[in-house]
Amino acid sequence: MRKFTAEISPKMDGEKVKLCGWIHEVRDLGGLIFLILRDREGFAQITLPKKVVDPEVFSKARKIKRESVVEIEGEVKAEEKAPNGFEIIPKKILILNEADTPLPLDVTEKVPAELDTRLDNRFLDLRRPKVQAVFRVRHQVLKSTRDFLCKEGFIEVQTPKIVSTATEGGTELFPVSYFEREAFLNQSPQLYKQMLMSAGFDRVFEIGPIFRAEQHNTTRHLNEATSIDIEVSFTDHEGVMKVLEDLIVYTCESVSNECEKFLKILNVEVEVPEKPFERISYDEALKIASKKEEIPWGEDLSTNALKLIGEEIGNFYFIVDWPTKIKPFYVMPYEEKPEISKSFDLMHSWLELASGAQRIHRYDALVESIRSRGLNPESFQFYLDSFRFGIPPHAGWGLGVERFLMSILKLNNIREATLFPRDRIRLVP
RNA sequence: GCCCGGGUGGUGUAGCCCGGCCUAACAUGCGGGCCUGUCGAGCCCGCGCCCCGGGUUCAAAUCCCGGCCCGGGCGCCA
Repeated sequence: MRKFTAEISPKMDGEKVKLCGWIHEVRDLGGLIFLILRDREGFAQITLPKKVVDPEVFSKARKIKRESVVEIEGEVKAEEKAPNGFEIIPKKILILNEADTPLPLDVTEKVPAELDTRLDNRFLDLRRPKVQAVFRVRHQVLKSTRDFLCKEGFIEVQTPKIVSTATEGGTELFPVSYFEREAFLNQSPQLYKQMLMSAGFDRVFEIGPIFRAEQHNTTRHLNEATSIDIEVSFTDHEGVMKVLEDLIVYTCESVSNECEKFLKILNVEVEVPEKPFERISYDEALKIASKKEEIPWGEDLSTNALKLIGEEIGNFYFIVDWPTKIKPFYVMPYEEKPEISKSFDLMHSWLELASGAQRIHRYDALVESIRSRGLNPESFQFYLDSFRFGIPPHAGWGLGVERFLMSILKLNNIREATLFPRDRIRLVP
């Protein structure tokens, strides 16, 4: 019998319904009280004319505090003057949990709150329809990603998040105490998904947390993020770029079709990009950047350079053929030109969303590549062994969920795209 | 790690430059009252704030120093 507000329409005039939710607003006009009930799917107006409803119900409604949780039973009444064309005349109001006052945050959004205040009181902040809409879209992104990859023959896997060694080098790792040993939180499932290629899984994906102990403090970095990772056997970088392109288009379409209500609340339109995405080489990127900034060949593109390139190319595009030495040890160099690699980054404007490559699949070459970066092959032995007994050529990528969401919803802070963000200073809630 | 910027009622802001008229203002909220069509309801009464410590000064929300907390940028990265 319990219904969501969105399931009620003026056509149900006269029907008895039960609604459960939060008291969003109380408008007491004296002889007439309006309660706005909010649930996951929307709002419903509860109308109490003094002369019509039970006096006990009336006085209870008058004293109700905003954001209290209630269960209301009553009759649907088609009413042109009411929002959405209907209202509920209550027979019974049950206060399941009274909210304390004052609220640390205005859920009705009349008074703005800073992101920091919002995150401190995230449970309340998340009650705001605009905020909740972000996570409904996030749900759709993950759901359609799973749909798409499963359809393409991928197997979903989970790999360890507690690992023994600094996997890729480069970024800082969080140390954790693992009984009598030191361990780390994994920065990416990279090594494990490659081992699964050796194991014959052919195509895998993982959606899971990645941890980076970088001291960055920006609107596009988190210390705990969610990554969509894939790895594919018997293909090269071109093959997995196509998967990535297809996935982005599929997901944008799916969000645009299935999330109309939430996109409207957020006041954004999701553009479905055209395939194939534009590809520019690292060398071409340098050329564009050189209008403002001279970056020596072999160095990473600066934020400034990416902004310039983003302005020129825009939307979704790939930067390909990166210098081998600034990519991780597992990326495959071109045979005929080993100083560049079969690697790519997927960009949205100036924001890096994903990066991937064809991988080195020959043991000796991999050991050499690890050495050339000053790393010790011995600490990668568990990984290297999987390259000794038959591993197919393979390629893959990792895509940042929060960044992807940020780019399609035009959010200006990555913290908006995650429920309980972990950043340089935030560990609570 | 480096570099900027900021902490004023529960929330969001004004005041700070140029110290005194600040007994700190506005909005929202909260408490109480009036009100039968609100939809940011309206009206009346009330409540509630200068991050901490030191200094300068006749006088500090305002200037200086230190601390704590926070925001942002860069580098690095998804």
